[in-house]
Amino acid sequence: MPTVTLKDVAKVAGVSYATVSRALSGSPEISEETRRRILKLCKEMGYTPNSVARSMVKRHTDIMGLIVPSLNNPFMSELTAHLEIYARTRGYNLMVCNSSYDYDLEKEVFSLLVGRQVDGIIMIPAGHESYEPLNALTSQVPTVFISENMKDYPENYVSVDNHRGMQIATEYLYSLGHRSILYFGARSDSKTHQLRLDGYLSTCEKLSIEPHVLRSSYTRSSREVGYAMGGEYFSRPHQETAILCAADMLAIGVMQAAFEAGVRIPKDVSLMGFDNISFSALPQIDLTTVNQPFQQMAIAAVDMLLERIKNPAAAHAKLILPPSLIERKSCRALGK
Amino acid sequence: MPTVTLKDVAKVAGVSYATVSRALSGSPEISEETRRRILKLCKEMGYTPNSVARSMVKRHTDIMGLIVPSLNNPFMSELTAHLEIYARTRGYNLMVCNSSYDYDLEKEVFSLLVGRQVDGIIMIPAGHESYEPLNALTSQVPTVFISENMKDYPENYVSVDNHRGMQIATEYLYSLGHRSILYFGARSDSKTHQLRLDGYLSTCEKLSIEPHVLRSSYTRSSREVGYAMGGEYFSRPHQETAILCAADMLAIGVMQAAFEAGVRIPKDVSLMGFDNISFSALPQIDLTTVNQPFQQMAIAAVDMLLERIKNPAAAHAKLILPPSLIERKSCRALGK
DNA sequence: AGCGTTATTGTAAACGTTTCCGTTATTGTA
DNA sequence: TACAATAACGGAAACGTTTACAATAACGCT
Repeated sequence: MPTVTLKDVAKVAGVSYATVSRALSGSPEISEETRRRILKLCKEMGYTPNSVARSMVKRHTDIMGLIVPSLNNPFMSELTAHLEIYARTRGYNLMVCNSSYDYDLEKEVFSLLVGRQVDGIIMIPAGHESYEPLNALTSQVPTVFISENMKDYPENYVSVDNHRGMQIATEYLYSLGHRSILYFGARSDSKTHQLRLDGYLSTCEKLSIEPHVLRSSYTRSSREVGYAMGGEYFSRPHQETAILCAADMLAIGVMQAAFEAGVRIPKDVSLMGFDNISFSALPQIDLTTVNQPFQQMAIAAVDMLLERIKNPAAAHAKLILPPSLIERKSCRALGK
Repeated sequence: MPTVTLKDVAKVAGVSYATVSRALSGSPEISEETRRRILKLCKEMGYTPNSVARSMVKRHTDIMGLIVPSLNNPFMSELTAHLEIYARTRGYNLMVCNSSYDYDLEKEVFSLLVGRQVDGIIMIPAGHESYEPLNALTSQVPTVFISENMKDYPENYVSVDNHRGMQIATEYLYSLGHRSILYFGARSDSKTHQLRLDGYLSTCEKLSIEPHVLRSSYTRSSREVGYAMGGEYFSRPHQETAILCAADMLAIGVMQAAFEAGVRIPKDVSLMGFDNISFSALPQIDLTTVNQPFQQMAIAAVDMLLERIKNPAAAHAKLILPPSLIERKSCRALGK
């Protein structure tokens, strides 16, 4: 309760508090003897340096803000876990804010974080119409996005190659003999989902197959949305042989709907996801999908942010990581 | 970049900075006219209050620390999501730290957080042998645990009634006709798991059935651990008709092992979990389990912490929430 | 007219550090 | 022996707020 300050230990040590500060900070301009004496005294008195006072004068907090649309989605929480762990090894703590897929909330917590003087912000955008208003915000503090470039302005970001990922997925399905592939996606004004859709569309064209697209009116790729979309789809006549989902969670929801509708996967229809969340590896799910290198993305994002903090004037950076196919049991080759 | 401070706006407004501060804080001792004028000026100049400077003088940060063993476990991440969202409505931000189930790391990040001057800490303990060393720590800052009481000392906590939960589970299995029930648990020096095990054990005694317990050497209740335990169990002769797991993630791992070993659930063996994470509701998993009221626990924890922050001297509080049975398809009634 | 209130504003200290600069004592060098 | 250089430390300002206190002005009252 009665917190002991640097002043307190200076007083009992009989030195100025500049000296104590020097002892703690490992400054060379202090004798080894007094340093040892003071350090010992600090332990004894239970002194803990006050980071906020230090931040005040050093003009940085060693805190990164993280804005994430949801933590219930394993894609987000796995990413968050890696982000936090790696950031801490670099001496930073994470202040985590949930935007709940709400655009206004995204802006609100962004401002809140800059008020808190975070040194930088990592943002996983929920994916809304336009991000110009954020523009004014991102000029206030180094920011890196985990997501591909928003349409409105340049920025720092790291992402998988979403376009390429969906190309891989579509080609894989094609190679299995599928010619009628349904694409299930979230609302496309999210850049990420725009690119995924585009990857599908352009590959369809290249392969000369007709694209079929079903888009949710929601921007979130949750199990619930997939379940609802799947339920509706299966309840009506349909003849696609494969469903390609924009996210694993969507696919898992579809799988659930398929199960309830009595359609068997992959016997009646093949199913693919995108993300490769850990649950997709469960034998009961066993979802063929496209892998996002979570840890690599997390490390790259904080490294990139660190770089921007050091040098805010530098040019915008981007890093696009390669996706890879994870072949499991939710797709089957079409017999001839 | 060149951040505008309160002093700056005071200068252009031609008033003292005390006046600006009063305008911002909604103090009554200022004229409506100057307040409006100053507020407008703040917008124009893009002034953002510096929370760390404010924290310096007000001697609180409006930040809560959260220490969580893992974010990959949906139990943790769902809880974290609720915690963060609710805390923010109460004006607090969350600084999240992953302890990675490491006892030393738990202590380390705890100290780190008090150095950061968080107003309080919410901790989900990983569950280790003894928590006396933490005792010295928790005296430094209001702390509430999400978990039942550690063995060593009094504290604030909120939890489900773990003992009762396992009693419910065991009785349910018994009511289905099971007389040989295997308990799969994590290392029992976690109080939570001790209580769960105890709930099972005491109910067995009450029902006069013989308890069978298999404990992992790991303290974490992950899918991997469940998978390993299950794999080993199924590879050897076994005759229990039901498996009761200390956590859903464990059960899901066991389910995976069962699948690979060719044992069918619930036909060959019934399976129960504990937690009711959202994934357990998937039709492919459909795990009968014991529910923990996540949101209620989260709200209670931050409310309790708020209470302790207001009144640190008050007696320790505890809140034990009732668990409930979630009946799904992973258990079957034994025919006669 | 004089005086006590009240409303509004300014002054300055304080929060706990870091760091620049100055001071003293000690050492080395000529 | 004298002087410069260095090592070790103290003093004080600064970071951006809040707030106790003082000051001023305006007003109402007798």
